[in-house]
Amino acid sequence: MGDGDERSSLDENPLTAARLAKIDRMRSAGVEPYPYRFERSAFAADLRQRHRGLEPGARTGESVVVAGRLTGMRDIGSLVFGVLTDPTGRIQLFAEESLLGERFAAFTELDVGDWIGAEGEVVTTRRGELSVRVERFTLLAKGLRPLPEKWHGLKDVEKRHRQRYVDLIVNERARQVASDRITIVESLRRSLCERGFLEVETPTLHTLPTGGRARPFDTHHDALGIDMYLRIALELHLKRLVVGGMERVFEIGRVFRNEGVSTTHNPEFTMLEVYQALADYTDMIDLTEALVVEAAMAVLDGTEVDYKGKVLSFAAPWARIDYFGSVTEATEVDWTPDMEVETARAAARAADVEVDERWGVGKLAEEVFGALVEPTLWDPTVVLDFPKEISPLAREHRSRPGLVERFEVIVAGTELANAFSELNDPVEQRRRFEQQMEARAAGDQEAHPMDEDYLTAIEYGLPPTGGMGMGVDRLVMLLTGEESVREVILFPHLRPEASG
RNA sequence: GGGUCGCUAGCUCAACCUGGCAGAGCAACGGACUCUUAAUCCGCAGGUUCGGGGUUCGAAUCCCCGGCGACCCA
Repeated sequence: MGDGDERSSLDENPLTAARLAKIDRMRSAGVEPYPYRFERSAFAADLRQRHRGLEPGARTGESVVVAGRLTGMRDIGSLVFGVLTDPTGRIQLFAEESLLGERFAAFTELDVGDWIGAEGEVVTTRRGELSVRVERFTLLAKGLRPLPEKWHGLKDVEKRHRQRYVDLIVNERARQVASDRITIVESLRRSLCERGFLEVETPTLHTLPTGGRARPFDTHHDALGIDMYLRIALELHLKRLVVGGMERVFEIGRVFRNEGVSTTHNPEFTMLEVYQALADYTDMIDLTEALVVEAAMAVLDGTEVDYKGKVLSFAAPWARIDYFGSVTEATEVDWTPDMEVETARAAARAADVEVDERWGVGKLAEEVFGALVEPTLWDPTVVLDFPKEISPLAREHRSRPGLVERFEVIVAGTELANAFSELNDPVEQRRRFEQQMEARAAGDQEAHPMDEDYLTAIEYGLPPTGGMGMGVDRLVMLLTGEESVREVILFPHLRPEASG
């Protein structure tokens, strides 16, 4: 970008060529269209708040300097109304030839889309619109490309995502969702810090893709001469920190999973993971409820939201259901961890679930759960006690053989959070890793790899620990009512336009 | 992965079914207007119809291949 070709394409389009010509005219008149800095004294929202309820035609005697993007312009001859948008809102600019004199012509030369600064008295017009009566103004940056039409705006979903900057300029909703996401993440962070959790940062580049089941992105470290992976989870590094005595830690960070792009999946997304020493998964239920309810209060000032046309209530306590119990109910076959694999396989087939001959009862139960139970859960539901086979990092259930102390929170038919009592017996953890290696050897590419360094860490002693992971993008979707993950990520991944 | 729909001026959309000069509104450009709020009025200009191929005297339109997106299904 910014090369000669770019300039020539701007020259070719009459709309941008006219604006380039204005720049040339300004420069030959000795005015720089891209100055270095500007001093603002007031924001639009502050002015509106301070001068609420002014009579039409009022003068305040207060002189302010505002700055932002010119997003509207109405030229009435020797009078021009401009609309200036800054990060807090809009304020009208009221420009009169009688006041600006020879500078008035330059004001009318401005284009919608330009960044400008303006100084003048805060007044209201005869129609009562709060305005800055322009005495001086400065072009801060010339906008060469025309903004989308003011009434219909920019609707094309693809263009809104590829050119999010334009979306943010013209669509209030885009700004609102971006702002809500910030509010939600701030709330998560505040809730955790208030409870004594420390926020940490762990490596994004991993030598092993650990902590979850997913295909990783491969990368390479040139100087070390080794292949590396972008992390697929935060888990094992955070638990190493608990071993180190950081008893309550969390990270809000990007993880990367080498999957397709769609309205429900972005290959990089944001996870919250929390670990608390001396706690188990029941403590994580309480914590998860609290984090989500507090985030909902922060952004909605309530616990209900309209989602896909229905009311979704986050009010605690959330419903609790049993994992195997829910699968039993859905299939009318009695599912237990020690049932015959053939029985489970037949039940899965009867439920129209595609099965792999190599799967055990746990994996079969997982598939049936995903197909029959998960989609039916609407309000947040805590699904308790998972099969051991699919949970290599979770601790065996204290009273239910074959199960682990693990829960997922399902909301609106999808997983929001996943938590367990962390497996802290290093001998047992090694056994679990070995089982995963066998699954990997049998062709399960997403089976968890052996992580010797992690084993060494917990051989020093991991205290009883509860851990929880939550998909932040998904939480933002739920709390903003957005059905596409692309709406809550500022720059979602799309296929390159020119590919093929 | 499968199906359906969409892609036309800077933006929002017509014209496609039934092939016959590619249109409108807003934005832009020229002009009028000292109180507008999608300002109004007069005038003027603006196109790789997503890309490629085919059928046809003639393709935005019909057919085929490809690209990107949306929705539904798996």
